[in-house]
Amino acid sequence: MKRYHHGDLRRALLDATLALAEEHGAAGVTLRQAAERAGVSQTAPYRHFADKTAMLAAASEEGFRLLYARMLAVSQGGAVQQVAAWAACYVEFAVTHTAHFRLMFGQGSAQKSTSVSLQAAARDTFQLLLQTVKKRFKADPHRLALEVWSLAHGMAVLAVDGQTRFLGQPPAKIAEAARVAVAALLAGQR
Amino acid sequence: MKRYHHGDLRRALLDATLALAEEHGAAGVTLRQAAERAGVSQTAPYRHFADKTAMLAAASEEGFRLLYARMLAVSQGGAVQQVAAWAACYVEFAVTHTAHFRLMFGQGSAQKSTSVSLQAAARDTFQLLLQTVKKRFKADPHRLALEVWSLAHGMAVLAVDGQTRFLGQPPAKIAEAARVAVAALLAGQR
DNA sequence: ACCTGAACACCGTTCAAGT
DNA sequence: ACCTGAACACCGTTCAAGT
Repeated sequence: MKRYHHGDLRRALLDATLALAEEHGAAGVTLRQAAERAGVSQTAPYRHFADKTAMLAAASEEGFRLLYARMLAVSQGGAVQQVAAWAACYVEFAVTHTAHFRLMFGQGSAQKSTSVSLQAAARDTFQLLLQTVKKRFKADPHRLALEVWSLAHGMAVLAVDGQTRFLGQPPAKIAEAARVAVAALLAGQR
Repeated sequence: MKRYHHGDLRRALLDATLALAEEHGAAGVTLRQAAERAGVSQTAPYRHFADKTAMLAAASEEGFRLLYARMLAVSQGGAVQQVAAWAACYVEFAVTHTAHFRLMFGQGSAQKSTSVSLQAAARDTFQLLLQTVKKRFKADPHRLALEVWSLAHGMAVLAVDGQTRFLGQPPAKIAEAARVAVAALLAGQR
C-alpha cells in the first residue's frame, strides 16, 4: 500500500487521467477510475482538485506547458521558417502526445470554467506565434496568425482522429505536411 | 399527450438532441433528457435507435447532408473560387449550425462505431472538395485537399469555441476570413 | 492534513410487461 | 408495433467520520 502524502497523489491522478484519455478518449476519463488507478478511494481526489473539471484542466495546462517548451526549442531561423516550425511543432505534439492534446482541445476547454493558469498557458502558446508574425509580416498580424493557427489546429485534429490516413498522409509525415502548407499560406500573402 | 407513432418520435428525439447540444454541448446530450423532452419514457428511444451513439450518429448524418446541400448550392465559378467557397461554406455552417457541427465533430465521430451511412455522408462532403481540386490543380490533389480541409476545419473549430473573437474576428466575418485564407493558400502553391 | 464509506441524484442499458 | 417501469452497474459530488 503506497502512501500519497507530500503531493504524490496529485501526480498519480494526472498520470491516470492521461492513461485513461489515451485508452478511451477525453470523454472516457472518470474521476472514480483515476482514483482507483492511483490506489485510492473515490473521494480522495477532492483533496487535490476542486472537481473533475479542475483535474482535467490541470492535465490540459501541463500539455500547454510541454507544447510551449517544444515550440521555444524549434524557434530558430527566419520569420517564415519560425512560423512554419511553430505549426509543425503543433501538429507533431498532437500526434505524439495525443492524450494531452485531446484533453487540451476536447470539449472541456472553452465551455467549462477553465482555470486562470490554464488560460495563461494557452495564451502563451499562441502569443509565441503572434509575436513572430508581428516581427516580419505587416498586413494584419492577427488575421495571419489566426490563419496559421487554424491550419495547424485543423490538421492536428484531423490527424488525431485518423482522418488523414485515407488521404495518403501517414501520421509520421503529417508534421512535415503542416510545415509545407504553412509555407504556401505565407507565400500566398501579398 | 402527443402520440409519436408513424416515426414522429424519431424526429422529436433528433430535435431534442440538437437542442441539448446547443445548450450544453455535445457531451451534455443525454438519452434520458432527450426522451423527456419528447414527452416519452426513458427507454422509448431504444425503439428507434440501437443506443445513444446511434442517436448522435443520426443527428451527425443529418448535419453532413445539410452541409453537403449548401456546398452544392455555392459551387460555382472557377476552380479557385469553388474551393474557397467550399471552405467558406464549411465555416459558415459551423457558426450558424453549431449544434449540428458539434455533434459531427465532437468526440464521437471517429472513435465510436459510426454508421455506414454516416461515413458515406461525411465522405461525400469531402469528395466534393477533392473533385474540384482534381479538376484544376495538378500537384497531388490529396495533399492540397487536406490542406484546405485542415484550414477550414481549424477555423471552424476555433470559431465555434469562441477563440477567434479575441483575435479581432467576429463570428459573422469568420466565413469570409476562411475564403481569403484559402485563396492565399492556393496562390502560394507553385 | 489527508483519506474513507455511505449516501444522493444522475446516467446508459436490459428485460419483463403492458396496449 | 410501440411504449412503460423496475432494475442494474456506473458516474460526480457531498458529508460525516476516521487516523
